[in-house]
Order: sequence, then structure tokens, then C-alpha cells
Amino acid sequence: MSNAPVVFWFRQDLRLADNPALVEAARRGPVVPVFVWAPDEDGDWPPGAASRWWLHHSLADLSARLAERGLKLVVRAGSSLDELRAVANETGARTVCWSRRYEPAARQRDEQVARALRRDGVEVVTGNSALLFEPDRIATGDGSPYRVFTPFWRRCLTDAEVPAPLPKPDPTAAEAPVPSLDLGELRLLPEVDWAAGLRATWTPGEAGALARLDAFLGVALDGYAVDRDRPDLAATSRLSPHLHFGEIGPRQVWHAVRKAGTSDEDRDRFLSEAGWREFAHHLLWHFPDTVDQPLRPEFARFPWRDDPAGLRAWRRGRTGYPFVDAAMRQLWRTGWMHNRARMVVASFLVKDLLLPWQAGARWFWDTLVDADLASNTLGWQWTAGCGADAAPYFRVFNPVGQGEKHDPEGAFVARYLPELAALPALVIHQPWNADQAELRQAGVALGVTYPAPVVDHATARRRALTAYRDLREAGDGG
DNA sequence: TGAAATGTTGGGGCG
DNA sequence: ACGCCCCAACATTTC
Repeated sequence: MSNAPVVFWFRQDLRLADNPALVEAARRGPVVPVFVWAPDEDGDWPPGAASRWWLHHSLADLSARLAERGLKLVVRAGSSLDELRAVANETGARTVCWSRRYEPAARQRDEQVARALRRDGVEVVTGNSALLFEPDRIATGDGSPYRVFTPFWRRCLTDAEVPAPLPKPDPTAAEAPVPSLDLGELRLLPEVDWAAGLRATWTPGEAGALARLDAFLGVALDGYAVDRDRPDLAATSRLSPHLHFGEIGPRQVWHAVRKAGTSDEDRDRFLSEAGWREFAHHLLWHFPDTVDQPLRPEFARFPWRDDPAGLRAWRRGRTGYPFVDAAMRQLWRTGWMHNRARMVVASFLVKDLLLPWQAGARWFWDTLVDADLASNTLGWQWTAGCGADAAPYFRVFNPVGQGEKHDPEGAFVARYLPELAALPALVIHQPWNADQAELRQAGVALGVTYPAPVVDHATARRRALTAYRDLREAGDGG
């Protein structure tokens, strides 16, 4: 090991364990850990408000864990390249290491940074801490990208091994102190404190991520295959924000689950969700325009409606459909939404309200603590039917039926819509069909304490089917 | 990882 | 006993 320090550039890999680029850095010399706040470099997708809240706390945790080892996290803001160059000059570092990112703007930025540093004579070493497989490594027989999940995942499982996770390195600290901002100076936290629900729900940071994984393995993995669609239960891993910020890596999750001794069905079902995460990155890598353009070009002329009041009702959880509204309030309050509920609220926005999926993607981007460009893009295009392996155009979720099926006691609705909590389970998903005595007894006045439905689902469904069928027929004609 | 419309079947009430 | 109808339950088709 030489004496020249090595800069490690933390981004969305805010952990010490299973971080190959960090292992490389520690092997080469004393480590100078750096975080640069450069939201402009994420193009049209700088971190949203919920993501910034998470980032602040995750950086605080990382900083504390580094400090335990005698390392000081250097916090900067501005241009990533300028700041990395500055830190390299201040410390005499001749090497910069980081974990690769895969979103379009970040890829481009990273290439420019790497080129410029190499021109300076600085060595650049990158690693993969974010994905099981490199997005460009998996390909069909003729070398093209996959557009359907099942063959993609089958190929992943047969073609490639998931490497065992790497242990934490034991980096030594660089001697010279380096100027750093205080984390608070990045102003990542909201000015008005709306984050109480987030604080009550989450523990950002590497330790919180590992605790969440352990809790999942100990309880919810058993029975995952059947209970995963129940938003009223704590039946999913809720690892998504930890994975997004790289507080835990997919290899760690993968191997922990394989060792867990659960049923094949539960295990494979959960691992296939990790597969969807890989598939999303595969698609975004090959089709970077899909962040706001439909993958199927004919959808560029889909007749989306312009309805600010409808969009506002959806965002605030005031559509009059309890399952939809409970889910939207779960998002607002906790920064997260159950996957089944995501599908239902997305279907409602796109098909019942005929509002553009991009508007939904934007709202999710700002409010989700796990907002991830790859997964968010895939999910919305899937729902709208304009993406890869998309839902068929005629698949329209019934917000009442989905609620009765996946929240049978109405406990999910009751938790997030206290104004309906006293309604009997039989009508809590369709309060407009409750009789007057039931409503009065539950203290519900439709249109007053809780909104009447903004659209009639049966009518809205027919309207959506007509619009989608017209688009398809116009496409067939030429 | 849909839902609604339509078709089929069979039990039971009833004249 | 028989035919008829109703309708629930299930299956199939359609969007």
C-alpha cells in the first residue's frame, strides 16, 4: 500500500459492506470519502423531497459509521468533477473510485468525469454495488435487449452466478484534513417539517437496512408468495429505499434469502421481485428515452385528458375510492406505498381518469423515499400499457374489487382514512352503497367528511377501453 | 400481476 | 311426475 490517498466518491452506495469499489479504494491507500451534492447533474430527475429527506439521514448515518473508523466524510456541493478534482489536489490523491450508476444522465456525467480525471493523470476505478447483473450483460440470442420479463429473468438465472457479498473493508484514514460542508448546509431536509410520518416509519442507513432484512427473513418471507398482495399486513420486505440508496446491496439480499430455509415458492417469488429491479435497469439502459417517452411510439398520440382537479384529487387521496385514497395517503404520510396499491392507484390515474402516466411518475418521484428512475419508469409504462411487457390495454383494475380482495377487513383503509374507519368492512370499500343508518352511525357524510367518487368506475372503464381500442385500431391501419 | 359480459349447468321451487 | 323458471356457481369469451 502506497501513502497516496484514494478518493472514494459515495453516491447511491451508502454502505461499507459488499461495496467492491470501496474494497479497491481501501486496498490502494488511505481513503478520503467524499459526497458531492450535484442535483443538476441528474438531468430532469433531481432527487425529490422524500428522497432528499432520506439522503440526509442516510448520509448522517454513513458519516457516523465512518467516524467510528477515524474517517471523515467530506461533503461538498456544486460540480462533481470540480469538487473531485479539488479534493484530489488538496489530498494528493491519484486515484478516484466509485460504484457505477446506470441512469441516463448519471451515466453521461460519470463518463465525462472519468475522462477528465484520466486526462489529469488520475486513475479511475469503478465497481458494481447496485445490481446483480450489469444491465448490458444479459441479451437475447441475437444480442438485442429483452422486452419481456420472464425470458429475461430465466436468462439471468441460467447464465450468471450471483457473486458472494464482500465483507466490509478496513480503510485507513488519510492524514490531511480536507474542507467539508456541514451536512445541514446541503438543505436536504424540508423547510416545513412534514416528515414526522417518515421518521416514524423508517431508519435510513446501513444498520437500518440490515435490521429490515433480518426482520423480513425472520417473519414475512415465510408466506410471502400469498401475503405479498396484502397491504393491510406487513408482508413485504420494504427494502426498496435501502436498496435505492445502496445501504444494502442486492447480492447481500440474494444470498441471505437463499440461505433462509424457506419454501421454494416464497423464495422464488421474492427473488423474482429482485429480478424486476434488474429488468427495470436493463430496460432503462437500452431505452433511456422511456423516462418520459412511451416505449411504444403510437402512444405518443394517446388522447390523455387535461384535468387539474382530477389530478389534484388523486394526489391528495380524495378520489372518493377508499382503497385508492388510502394508498395515496400512505404515500404522503410514509413516503412509501405497497406494490399492489401502486398498481391500483396507477391504473386509476391512467385508465379511470385518463391522465398521462408521466404525471403519476412525477408525483411518485417527489413523494417516494424509494423513488428510482428505472423502477418508476417501468412501473408506470407497464400500467399505461405503453412499455415493455406491459399490462394489456383492457386490463383495468376495479378499485372496489381490488380493495375487497386485498384488504378484506378494510384495515388498510381504516388506518389511512380515519374518517371511514367506523364503517363496517362490508361497505368500507364502497361507502356510497352503505345505507343511511350505517353512514350516520360511522359519522360519514358523503361529499362532506369524505368525497363522493370523482368518476363512476363502470363509465370510466368503458371510456378507457374505447380510447385504447381506437389507438390500437388506428395503429393497425397504418 | 383483471374485470365484465356472456354462456352453461344443475338444484330447487312451484304450478 | 313433469316442465318451467330462477338463480347461484362456475366456465368461457371478450374487452
